[in-house]
Amino acid sequence: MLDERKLAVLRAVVEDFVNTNEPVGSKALADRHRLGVSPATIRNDMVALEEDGYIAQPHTSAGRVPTDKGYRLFVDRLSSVKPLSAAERRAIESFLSGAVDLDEIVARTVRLLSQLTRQVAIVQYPSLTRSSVQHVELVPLAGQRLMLVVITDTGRVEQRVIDGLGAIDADAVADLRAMLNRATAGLHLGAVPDAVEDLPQQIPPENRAMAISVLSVLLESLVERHEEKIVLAGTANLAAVDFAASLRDVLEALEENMVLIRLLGEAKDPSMLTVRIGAENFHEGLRSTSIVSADYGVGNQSLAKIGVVGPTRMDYPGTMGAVRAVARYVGQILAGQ
Amino acid sequence: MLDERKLAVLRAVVEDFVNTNEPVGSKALADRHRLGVSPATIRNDMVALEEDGYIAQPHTSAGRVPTDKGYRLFVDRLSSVKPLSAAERRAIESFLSGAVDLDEIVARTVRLLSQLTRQVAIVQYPSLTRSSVQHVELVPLAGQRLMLVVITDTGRVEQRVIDGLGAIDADAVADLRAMLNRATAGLHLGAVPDAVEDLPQQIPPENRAMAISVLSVLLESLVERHEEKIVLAGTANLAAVDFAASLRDVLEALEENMVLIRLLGEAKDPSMLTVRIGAENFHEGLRSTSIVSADYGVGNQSLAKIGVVGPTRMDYPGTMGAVRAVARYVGQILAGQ
DNA sequence: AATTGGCACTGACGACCGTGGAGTGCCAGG
DNA sequence: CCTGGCACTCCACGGTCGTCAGTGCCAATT
Repeated sequence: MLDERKLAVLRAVVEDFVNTNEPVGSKALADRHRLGVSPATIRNDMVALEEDGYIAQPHTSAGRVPTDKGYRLFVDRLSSVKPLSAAERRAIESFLSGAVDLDEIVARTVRLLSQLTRQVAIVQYPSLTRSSVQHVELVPLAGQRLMLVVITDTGRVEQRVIDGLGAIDADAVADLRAMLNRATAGLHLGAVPDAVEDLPQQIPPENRAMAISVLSVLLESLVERHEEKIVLAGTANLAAVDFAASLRDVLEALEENMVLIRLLGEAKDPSMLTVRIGAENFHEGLRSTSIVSADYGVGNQSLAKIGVVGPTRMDYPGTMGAVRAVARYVGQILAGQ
Repeated sequence: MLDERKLAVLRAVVEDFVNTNEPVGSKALADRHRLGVSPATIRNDMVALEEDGYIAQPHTSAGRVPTDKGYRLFVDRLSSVKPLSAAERRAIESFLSGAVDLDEIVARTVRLLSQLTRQVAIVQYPSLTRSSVQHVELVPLAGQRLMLVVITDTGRVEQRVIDGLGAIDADAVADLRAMLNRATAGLHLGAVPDAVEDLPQQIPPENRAMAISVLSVLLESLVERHEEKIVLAGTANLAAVDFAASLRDVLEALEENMVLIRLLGEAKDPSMLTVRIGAENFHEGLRSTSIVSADYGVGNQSLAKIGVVGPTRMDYPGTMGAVRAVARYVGQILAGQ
């Protein structure tokens, strides 16, 4: 059905359309690519490709444009991830090194990725659930309140203010702090609920209420918002693109963190590059965008995802190369941190 | 020069243009506003207003459009801040209450403000310099590293990892922690450098190097990045507007946090609403936008700024009302927190 | 002196062509 | 199965034209 040459034609169509943003015709293809056949032959192939739904004509007597299905085939079989140039690799290293804390690593990463790809970059904060407790801190605040701070080994800090505890006894707080650290230090966050389950029994009754409050806030802070945090950059790059859906819809979708988290999360093959093209995205506003995402982490443990959002008409090999490279470098930085 | 009626005409021009986004002519003005004079008279007034630079014609035989100078006069003398409706006030309260930590307060505030104004909202994190130290924590990490955490009374947490210390003695760390808290607890951050200046002398020589490293990181974390953190929302609202400058330029400007900080920071009259119109903004990309900003804080101490960015053609009274109201509510929430 | 109605003028905008060209589908010959 | 030729289609582009909102100016009115 799809012989070698038809695939070559499809590849050429995708590449030319990505470059020029104009429907590409048989003659232009014959000129710009060494396909070794005449325009008429290419036309016949294009008819076949169109019948199979890989390309389409905006209108009769215009050139062809790849469909989502066409891009899909291109990504799966016709292209290979383009490695970065040496200059780009150096840029990544110099850009990411010298970040002082997790916030800054994430901020620099997202900027870097958007500049490399000239598209919108997304970086998700390292997931809490995969990391483990480094230290738990309880700080008495003014007005009978406590601040709970959880520090993880990925450098992330979760903080909560706990209110309505009544009078606070400094010794009881110190005891509780010591007990919490003894029980949880080094544990994966997922193991924390089990580990603290029967702590209240070990606490003198007069302080038990406080302990229970603190524990419930602790568990909540670990579970509830564990993957919510996401950072964007490069939205200005969208202005240059003309979307089928309105730009407004795209921007709105990008502001909905939950949408982005779901999009990144639905990568089918962990620790690999994932590409979702056009209508493969469940979200209305993103019907005319594609998303390239990857996991990053330390070792072979995935902590979170990064990704790039751009028009379906994007340079897939280049974008995939950039995403993969940045994901690896961030993993290294986090490991060294 | 500018009698009462000419001012009324200018006000009418601004209001109509904001509503319709089309140059407004003398006849339309006579119809829609009860100015009590004929179109011909209005025309004469408009000639005068144009000579003085308050309005302009896009081209001959088109209606008039306000200039930056016209908007300025409108804001300064012809309009009053529009108080929010009861429903809007309720919306603010229900939206802001129930935030569990500073991050969430800020996140909710910025969303709220963008929804109220249907424009881009900016919220700056409470400044560190105006708050005071609640607690300093030092946590030994794996690999001869220390994590420094500073908690302020505005609920903000600054964290840094300190490296290259050599072997770490837990007792020495505990001593240093206690010493730091004794020296700085309750102090305004600005007073911290003086307060810790001669701490090293009180430390046994074998630990002095560590102490000096920690202190330098502490000072750096307080001084360097103290007002860098900014959050945006509502950029999708820009898509509906057509700017003189390209949308891309505006989005780029908005991604430069330093630009935004300068813009917010240049409010001339602290604790009041500030409006900067069009070319009054020093930044190229923001030449066709206006910025309405205000301080927020607890009591009469200003902690940081919030603001709204929109086209110069914006509803100034409504936007100013929303910014002022949100600033007040955030202050209250922070005070209660 | 200020206001008003009348009037001619201007320039943007949309509708309506006509044309050129890129691209197609199809067919007959290699 | 490939290729050159050919007729056809449709869009993009540019020019013309009428319409219309709005103006500036002037003479008449209050």
